[in-house]
Amino acid sequence: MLRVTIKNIAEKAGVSHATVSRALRDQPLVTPKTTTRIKQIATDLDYVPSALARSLKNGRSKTLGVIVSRIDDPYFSEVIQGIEDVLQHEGYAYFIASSNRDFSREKAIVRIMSEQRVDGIIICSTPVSKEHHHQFKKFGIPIVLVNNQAAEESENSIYHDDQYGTRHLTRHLIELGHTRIGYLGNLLAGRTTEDRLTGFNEEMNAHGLPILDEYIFQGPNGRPEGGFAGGEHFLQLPTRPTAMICFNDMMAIGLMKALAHANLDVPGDCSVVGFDNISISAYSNPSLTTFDQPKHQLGKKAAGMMLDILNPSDDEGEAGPTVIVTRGRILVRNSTGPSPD
Amino acid sequence: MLRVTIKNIAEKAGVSHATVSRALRDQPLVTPKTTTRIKQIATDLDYVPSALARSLKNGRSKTLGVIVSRIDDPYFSEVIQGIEDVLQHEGYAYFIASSNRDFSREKAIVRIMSEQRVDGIIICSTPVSKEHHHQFKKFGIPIVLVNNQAAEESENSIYHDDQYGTRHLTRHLIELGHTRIGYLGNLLAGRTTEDRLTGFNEEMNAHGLPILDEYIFQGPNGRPEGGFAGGEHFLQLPTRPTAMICFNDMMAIGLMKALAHANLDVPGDCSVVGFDNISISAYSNPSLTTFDQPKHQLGKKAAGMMLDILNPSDDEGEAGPTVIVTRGRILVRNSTGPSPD
DNA sequence: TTAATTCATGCACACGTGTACAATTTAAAG
DNA sequence: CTTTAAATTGTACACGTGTGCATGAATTAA
Repeated sequence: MLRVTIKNIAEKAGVSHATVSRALRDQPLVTPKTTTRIKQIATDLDYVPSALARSLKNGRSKTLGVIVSRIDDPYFSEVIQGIEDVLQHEGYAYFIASSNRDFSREKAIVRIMSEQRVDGIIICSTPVSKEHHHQFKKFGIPIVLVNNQAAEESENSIYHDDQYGTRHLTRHLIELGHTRIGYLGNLLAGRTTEDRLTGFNEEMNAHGLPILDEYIFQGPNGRPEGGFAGGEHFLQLPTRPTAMICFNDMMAIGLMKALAHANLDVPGDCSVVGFDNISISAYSNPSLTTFDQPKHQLGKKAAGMMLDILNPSDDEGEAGPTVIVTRGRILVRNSTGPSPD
Repeated sequence: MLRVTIKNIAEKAGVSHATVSRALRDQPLVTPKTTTRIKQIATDLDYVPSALARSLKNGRSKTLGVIVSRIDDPYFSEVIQGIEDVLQHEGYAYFIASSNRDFSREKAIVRIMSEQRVDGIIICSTPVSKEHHHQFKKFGIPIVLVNNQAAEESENSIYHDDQYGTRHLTRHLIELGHTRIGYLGNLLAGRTTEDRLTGFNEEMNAHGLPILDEYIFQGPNGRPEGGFAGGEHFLQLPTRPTAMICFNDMMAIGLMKALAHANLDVPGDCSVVGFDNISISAYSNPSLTTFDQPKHQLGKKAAGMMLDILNPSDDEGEAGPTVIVTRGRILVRNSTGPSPD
């Protein structure tokens, strides 16, 4: 019931607590014989070191903070799973917090994480205000950005090459004979939706295809509802596109729902592509053509980058902020087909 | 850059650090005048208290641990979001960890959380070995179980009445004229799948309907793949059921995929119901009839229960372990229809 | 055998905060 | 103007761990 400390162990072993501390950390200063004896007593007593006390003394908590906009978003949760796979193995614990893009919640998060003295912060695909950003830096807490939406170039970051992604998706549609292609963005996604739109524009231009204003629409959010709303927009157009590129898979699924309501066949009447390749997208009806973003890898690399910052090996000097760019691959499934024209 | 402590503030204010400590905690011992002065200096210096030091002294960390089997499961992430909504408001931080049903990972989680001195643990729908369970109790760390799969009655827990849920779903199908109904369970879900199966059996019995052995099948996991595999089983039967109850929505979506492959119409040829009402289920094609489990509420109540344990109000004495049961409601959508018979 | 040297261990302080108790100041009462 | 009480602040120690320095023991060399 009572918490056992190194003092208790010291008492039982007839040594000072300093010796116990050293023995448990395998310092060569201590005689091997006493080391094993102390360790034996420690396990007998079910000793569990206090990370709190250790952190206080060391100035390092072996603790990270992870900030996302929402936890119940399948995209984030896959990235987080990747982060965890690395951290758990390295003995790091992490706090997670969702901002909901709400300034006051963000404020609470920054406060809590600062108080908990996290060693670093990983910010995932969510905009964090300059003010709060600055606060972390002022405290010397390193930050790693994953797919950050404010193009901070002077930061350690890792992101997916979205532009490359939509270029490939667009090319795929063009090769199927589509010329009237729409882009359904996400109003809340900031830079990400811009990048994806840019890739679309570039590929269209490269093929000399026109881009109509009404074929570019920003849905209200990145969830199925947002996709559904986008679908309603495109359906009311005098001549609707024969193919649509959606900001992400969730929106694509919502959009397909709207098309189904209008008795349109996918891909017969209209092709649809998503983005991200969340796990459900292979099981939608029809299964979704999408761009497979390596979410798990993204999380693993972000965690790895943070650990490198916190525990620099000798050979890597004081390099400037590093930026890693990853690329995924297109997955052609059953939501895309030849243009009906 | 340097960490500012109450000593720094004390120095600048010309008082002792004890006075600062008291002033910042609004203790009436301190003159209001000096209190405001000290607080002013604290904000001027961007003082952020050290939760580490405070926890060490108080023996309470204002920190919880949340254990799930996987983070990237839409069901869990909604529960977690509910937990967070409560904790963030109360100034608690929480560590999250996924066990993947892997004993060694579980071991690492227990170690890390014990070392971090979490005040309590919330275990979400995942079996945790007796051994590790016991270790937490030995350390006096309270546990709250959410939809736990090992029927520990002597625990603080909150769960959804799954039996009630499948009874309603079954009744719905029977009212539509179905008599050959199958149940697709989840091999990994332990008690949960048993409860849901029980509800199914009871309602069938209540209507005098037979339950064939081959109409009960346990899929390999709770994801779409598992549902797909289940679909393949049912499709090979000489006479297949006209309706199927799936362990959860993900499996239902996977199963519908298998039906689509076999050119079967849902709900024309076969009705399908899911369970949980994950957000995507309203947007599947066809939209899924399911049982709406109040996941967000479940998380909020679990967090609330834990906070009550940690900060008991005076009127609630040393009551035994409390168990909360919640019930959801059926959502009839488009994946169910009259029996083709 | 004694002095020099290495090795193992203990002592004391630090990390940042909270609090019982003592000390001091201030206010109230005589 | 004392005396006593109350209000305010300071001192010292505690939480559990880590580490520089000093001390004592053991080993080696002279």
